[in-house]
Amino acid sequence: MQIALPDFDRMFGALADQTRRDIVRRAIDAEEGIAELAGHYPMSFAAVQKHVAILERAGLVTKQRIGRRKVVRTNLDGLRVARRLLDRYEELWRGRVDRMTELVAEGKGTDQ
Amino acid sequence: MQIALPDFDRMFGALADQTRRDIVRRAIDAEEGIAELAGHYPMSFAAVQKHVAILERAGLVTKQRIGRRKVVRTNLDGLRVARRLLDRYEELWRGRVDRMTELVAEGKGTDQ
DNA sequence: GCATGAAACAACCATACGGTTGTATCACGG
DNA sequence: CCGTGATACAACCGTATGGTTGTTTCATGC
Repeated sequence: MQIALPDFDRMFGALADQTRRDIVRRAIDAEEGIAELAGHYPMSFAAVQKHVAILERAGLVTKQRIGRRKVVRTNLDGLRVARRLLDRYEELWRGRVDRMTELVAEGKGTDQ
Repeated sequence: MQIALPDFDRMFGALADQTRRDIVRRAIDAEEGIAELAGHYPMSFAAVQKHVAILERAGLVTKQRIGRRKVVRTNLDGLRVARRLLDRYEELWRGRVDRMTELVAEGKGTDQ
C-alpha cells in the first residue's frame, strides 16, 4: 500500500460548501459525533453523514470510535495540503514579478 | 456600491476542477487570451470560456482587453482570501492545542 | 467600412450533487 | 443476549454542473 496522493478536486470540492466548512471548523475540537454535529444544521442526520463522508474522502477529517459514537476530527495535514497549493500559486506570482523587475532593471542598465 | 464579500462556495468550487486550476496557474503570467488558453485543453473554446467565467465570478481571475483578445490574469487577492480561510483553521487548531497544553500544565501543577 | 478574429450568449444533454426517507448494521449497556 | 442508540447504506428526486453546437455581438486591421 502506498499513501494516497492529494486529490485537489475532492479537497476543494469538499470545501466549496458552507455546511462542510462549518463541520471542519467544529471538528477541530474533535468533541462531537455525527448525530451531535447534525443537531447544528437544518437538515437530516443522513445529509450530515454524507457531508462528513465527503470530507473524509477528501482527507480533511477522520472518524474515531469513542463509546458508541464516532467522533469527527479535522485532519490538519489535509488542510495544509490544500493551503500549500495556494501558497505555490503565490510563489509563482512572486517569481513572475521578480522576472519583470529584472527585465526592467536590465532595461535601465543598458539605457544609462 | 460596496465591495463584494468573499463567496467561499464559489471560490473553492472554482478551484475544485483541474482545468480551472491550470488556467489559474497559466494566467499568473497574464499572457494568453481565452482562445489561446483553450488550445491547451481537450475541449471546446466555449467550455474554456465557461471555466474562465466561473473563475471570474469567484474573484480568482480578471479579464483585460488587449487588441482583439481578452487576456486572462490571475487575481492574487482572490487567492489570498481563500488561503486566509485555511490559515484561520490552522490558527484555531493551534489555539485548541494550546488550550490542551494549558490544561495538562495546570494538572501537573496542582498534582505536585 | 467591412471582413474577420475573438469573445459572448443560448439551448440542449448527460451526469454529479445535495437533499430526502427507509432499511440494515454495529457495538455498547443493562 | 438482546434492546437500543449511533452509524451506515440504498433508492430516489430536483437542480446544478460540465460539456456540446450554433448563433450573435464586438472591435480591430486592412
